[in-house]
Amino acid sequence: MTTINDIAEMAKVSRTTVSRALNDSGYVSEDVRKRIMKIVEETGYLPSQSAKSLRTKRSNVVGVILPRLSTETATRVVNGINEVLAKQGFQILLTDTELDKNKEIEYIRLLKSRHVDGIILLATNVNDALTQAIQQADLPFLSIGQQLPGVASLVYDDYHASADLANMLVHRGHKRIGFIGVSEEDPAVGQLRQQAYLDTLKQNGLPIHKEWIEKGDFTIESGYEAMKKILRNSKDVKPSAVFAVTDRMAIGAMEYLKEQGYLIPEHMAVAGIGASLMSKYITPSLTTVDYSNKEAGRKAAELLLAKLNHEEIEDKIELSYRLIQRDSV
Amino acid sequence: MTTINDIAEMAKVSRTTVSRALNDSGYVSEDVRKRIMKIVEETGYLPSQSAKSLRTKRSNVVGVILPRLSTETATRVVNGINEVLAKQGFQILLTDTELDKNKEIEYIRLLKSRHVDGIILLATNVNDALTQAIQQADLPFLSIGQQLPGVASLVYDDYHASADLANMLVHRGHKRIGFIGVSEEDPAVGQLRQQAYLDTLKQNGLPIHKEWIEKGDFTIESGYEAMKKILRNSKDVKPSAVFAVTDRMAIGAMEYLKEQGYLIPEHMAVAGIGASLMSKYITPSLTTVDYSNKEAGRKAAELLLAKLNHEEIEDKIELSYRLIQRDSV
DNA sequence: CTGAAAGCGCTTACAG
DNA sequence: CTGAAAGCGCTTACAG
Repeated sequence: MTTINDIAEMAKVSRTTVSRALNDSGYVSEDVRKRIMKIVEETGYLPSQSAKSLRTKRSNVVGVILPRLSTETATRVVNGINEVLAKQGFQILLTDTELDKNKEIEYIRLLKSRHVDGIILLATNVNDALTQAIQQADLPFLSIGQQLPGVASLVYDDYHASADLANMLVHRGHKRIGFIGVSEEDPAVGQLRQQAYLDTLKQNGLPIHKEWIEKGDFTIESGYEAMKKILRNSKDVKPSAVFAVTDRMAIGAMEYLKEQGYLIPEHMAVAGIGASLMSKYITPSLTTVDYSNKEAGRKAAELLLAKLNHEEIEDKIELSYRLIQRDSV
Repeated sequence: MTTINDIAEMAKVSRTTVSRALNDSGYVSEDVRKRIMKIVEETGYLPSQSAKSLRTKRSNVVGVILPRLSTETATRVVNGINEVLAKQGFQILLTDTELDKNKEIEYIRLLKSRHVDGIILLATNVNDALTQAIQQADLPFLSIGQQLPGVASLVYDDYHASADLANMLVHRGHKRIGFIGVSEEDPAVGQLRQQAYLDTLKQNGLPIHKEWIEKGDFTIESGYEAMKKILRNSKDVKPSAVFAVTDRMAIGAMEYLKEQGYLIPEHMAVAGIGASLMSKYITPSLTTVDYSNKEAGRKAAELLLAKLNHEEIEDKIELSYRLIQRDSV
């Protein structure tokens, strides 16, 4: 490996000067600069980032903590993050918690030891151990998807998105609306979206039947099972519409309904949230909510960059959403 | 930040000893070890990876270069890579070329300057500049999906997978088989899969019509357009089956066929490659080939780790595949 | 405009 | 079993 010393020797200057030329810091005469740059070019010299990082305490690397790499949502967000960051010369150090809360905390520490300049966390839960770990890390930090106390958070408007969806079903004349949610450990998806559903039904004077409410775990299969349970448990009065808090679960529900010979939306309307690629191509196409995840990723990266530049940013930034009406309702 | 010196001071030993205790290298008396570990625990000390990396020339980071972050294939592969690497204490530094060949090379250099221990590239093309850049980097390197000359490559069996698919269509009685491919700049997807299609038709004495062959760019939309062209250009004798080299393009083709009132598979059979999630849930479900991308990612990580341990590995490792017959044929 | 020197936080021969 | 010293490749006051 060629080092800055090699370059200095070849250019017959001190390494101080080479460093200045390379970083455009301080004065370097035009002559010398050209001489240095030529040699850099020829040798293909690349400064050691470890040495730089050790010295400057900056790495131009941002840590990203994901709950799962294999979901469309996560991929889109990372895509947006990367788009903005790469342009600024930052790279992403990627970690995947596989939905393990301990790993969330472990990775925060690990990323810190790797001298990342900041961390973006796609959060799925909120707990004290987590917020504490974030405080301790004492690093520019951004949470996406969950509002973490005392942490800059970029959140989706889960409550209103869900309420809009429920209201839309009501306006379409549905009076019996089922619900497929997820664990309330997830404040955004599990609590807010469910609360909005309950509130909307209440506000419209519609009945809330426990038998019409089931929980899944984000997977297609769990949506399938939830739908099965709802149909089984609600013998006489079945819902005429069911609303799942994620597209995947909605698609699972549709699968079961199709198997049972239900026509969608005639016998049962179905809606989801997430605007997955699949939602568009499945038959019938799925009514859903677009959260613009990629844009969220971009925004997150921009906010983090702002923080790195010591700009003040708000603690809670809310994103907008868009209802997509299709054939499943 | 606490450093190794702080720990040494607190434990009243030299930093040499702390280092030994931390890395289990050399002798440290049980007493001293415990004393050190206790302090490490209490302070939450984490060694600086930059300093370590500068000193040891190892970073425990592996660079991954992707053509696109937002495809299922890439995501699955990264998932598999991460699964294996994370267990060994490695992190992934992620880069996305956005299908730009120059970036491929740029990122190889960049990753090297960041002292990654090795690089895994999901290649989409093969050219001299690329293989040269890899040689110059002089780093443990692994290519997935394309065979790069002189570079350890983990490849899918594109030829036989494609031939099997074509043969299957022939056995089902199809005599007029159309094809939606991609640019031949991509040796694996663009050349091998097409060659297998052509060879299979020839071997079975079936006609090859130029009008039945179109190219897309991996997107659903391009599959849609390709199907449209095939139908337009082949006025009298239309194919009875069409085979796309990716699921996305197959799904695009199905979209167009459905719009035009074609029944699938009665009027036109459709097949793809990739075993995307969507292929299972679209109507009719899509016949496709499963390349086990996640397993490929795992395997790639294992091979790279082997290389890092100076084990010899073969230059070309071929993966197997599995035909999934469903309702679209 | 340029350079000598110190130091970032580690590890590793070497000596004892 | 333990420590002093050198050095990894940079940047940055400081001095000139």
